Amino acid sequence: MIMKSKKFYVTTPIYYVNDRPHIGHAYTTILADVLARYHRLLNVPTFFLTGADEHGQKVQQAADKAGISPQQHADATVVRFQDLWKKLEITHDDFIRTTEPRHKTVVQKLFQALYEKGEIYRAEYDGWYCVPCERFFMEKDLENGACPDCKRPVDRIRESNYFLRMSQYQDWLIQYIQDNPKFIQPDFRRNETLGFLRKPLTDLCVSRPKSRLSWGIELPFDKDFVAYVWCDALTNYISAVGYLSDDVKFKTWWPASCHLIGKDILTTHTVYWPIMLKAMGVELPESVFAHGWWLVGDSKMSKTTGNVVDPMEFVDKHGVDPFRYFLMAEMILGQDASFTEEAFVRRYNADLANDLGNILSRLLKMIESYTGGLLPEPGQPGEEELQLRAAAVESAGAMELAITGMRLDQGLAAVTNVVRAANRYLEKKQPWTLAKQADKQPLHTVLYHAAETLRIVSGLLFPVMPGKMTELRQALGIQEATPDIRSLKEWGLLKPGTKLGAMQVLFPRIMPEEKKTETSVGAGTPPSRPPKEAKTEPVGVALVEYADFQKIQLRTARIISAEKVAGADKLLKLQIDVGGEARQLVAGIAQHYDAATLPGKTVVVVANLKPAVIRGVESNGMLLAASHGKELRLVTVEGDFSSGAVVK
RNA sequence: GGCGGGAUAGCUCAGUGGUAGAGCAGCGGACUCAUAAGCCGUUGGUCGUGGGUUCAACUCCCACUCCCGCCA
Repeated sequence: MIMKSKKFYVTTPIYYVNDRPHIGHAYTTILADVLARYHRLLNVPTFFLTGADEHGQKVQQAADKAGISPQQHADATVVRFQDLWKKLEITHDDFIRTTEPRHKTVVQKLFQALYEKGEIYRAEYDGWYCVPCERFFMEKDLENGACPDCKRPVDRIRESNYFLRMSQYQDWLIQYIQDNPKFIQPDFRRNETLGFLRKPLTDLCVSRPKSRLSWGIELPFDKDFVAYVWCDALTNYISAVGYLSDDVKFKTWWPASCHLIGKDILTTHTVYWPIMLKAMGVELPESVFAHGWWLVGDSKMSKTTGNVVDPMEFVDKHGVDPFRYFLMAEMILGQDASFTEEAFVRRYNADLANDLGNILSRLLKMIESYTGGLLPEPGQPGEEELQLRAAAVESAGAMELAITGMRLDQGLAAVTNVVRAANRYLEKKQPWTLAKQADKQPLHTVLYHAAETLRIVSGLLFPVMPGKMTELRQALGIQEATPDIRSLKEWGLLKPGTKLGAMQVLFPRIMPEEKKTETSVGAGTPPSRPPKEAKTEPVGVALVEYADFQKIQLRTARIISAEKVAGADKLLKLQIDVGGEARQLVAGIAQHYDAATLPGKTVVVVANLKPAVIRGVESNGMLLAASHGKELRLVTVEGDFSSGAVVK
């Protein structure tokens, strides 16, 4: 629950500038935007921060590869996020980049202060380092002496680093989390953090030697080191609002009302960050809210399987507002949700086209025909009018509650219910019948009440669909540019006599694919209902569309190692490299290939096949092979060719 | 393996000690202002399995199975 305090300061994580924006980034940012817009609607002073994390090895590497400086690389790629936010109607108040002087200065001051206070100390240690993963491992974490993540060999290295004395704050943090149940949300995430804190904390390594990573913020007290990226990144939440630079601004906004994060970065935000703040003597944020992930269908979204939803593309196809609405209405905050175009179309048609868009069409048409496009007088409300009125006004309260309780899905459902109630009201009153009688007041009363209900609905949905709701409000002749909660809790603000807009289709219904082709084929001929059994079964070998073929992602892969799967005659377990990504797959080729001959071969794999467990061994992908009778040959590419290349 | 959460209509989920609900999807109907929309009606569930407490359990307790999350 977000405190109903005097201000609302909401943050998203700062996104790694090297990443390609996907639906996850879009979701967190839209959620923050919606919360920010609702708080503005509630007249709460609001500050909404997002930004980009621009340091780290991957940026450095990408820049080296392109032959430019890391800063140039960051400058060139950060626009992918900035452009997307523009497209998604994001109204952030600030966009912080960790390479900006205003941020770097604060990180350095902060490190200096912690160092002087003795919170940071230098120590030497050694361990196992996996270069591609950029990670250290303890001896016990290694798998057969190799990196547990990517299975590649690790190097023993010995180096110095700086450490933050975290362990001394462990008991304090546990106590704090228990005393402030709203600090970590949802509840089950709080339990996870408390579970994590049951083990003793080790001190946090807060530096990286420049010999290993130079693209970072230099430590003020030791030029051979840069700040660990998380310490650098987390600090954005305070550096952006004036910590150590603008006391007035800082006092205005800090502590943040809500850090919105994905569930994958819970520990950094609920253990490291609070301890950093405590060590600095800064107040903790009021809440850290970890939301779930968007699954694509049933599976986790991943770059390598290629099932990443590109928000830009989706918005181009279906529009920003419906996209925002779907994300907010479909996900129960905190839980995972499934993203599919089918689900989107279903919800879009049901809620937006059939319910909301359609009622606007029918209302505008009737007002146009029956009252010359002028909003009529409300007259005396009867029983049904009073009920509709109550439902509309109450939904404003329900939405307010949903916002403070982080249950946007419920708030939106409450508003949709009002739209349905308005549809039912029209059916019951039948204004098209009332229009035929001499006394027009009953007709006018119905039209006014329906229109006024839509005014409130349009205001309540405005933060989610600013563009479409502006259109709706203009159609209703509403003057104020942005709605205000007071006007949404009050009935009767539309002025009789106002000229309303012409009939319009706010959310065109999306026809299912089959029907779309039916109608286009039938162009010029009178539309007829397609027969129910229109689908023809394919005969023989079915032809596929190119688009279907494209769904299958074929890539070249290099075989790193191969071994027989115990207890299976035909199976080999292969470790392969697909463009730098290590994968394991199981192939039924043991009777045709000797495991020892395979390493080094470049083969072709189906890269986006759903993972499967074969004989208890996980398999991520499938090898292509030609077979004829008992013969079988692997599909390979000619000559020496890079792995990860697209095959088509 | 430890801790936590879950298992309810085809799908997504709500629910409470007293014999199950919503939305979507499906089916039928009347209507016509409307986006083949909307409205009305309706088909679907022995509420994971087995035991126990109780006058009464989907709801409480125990065991089991499966799923998810965090940790190891």
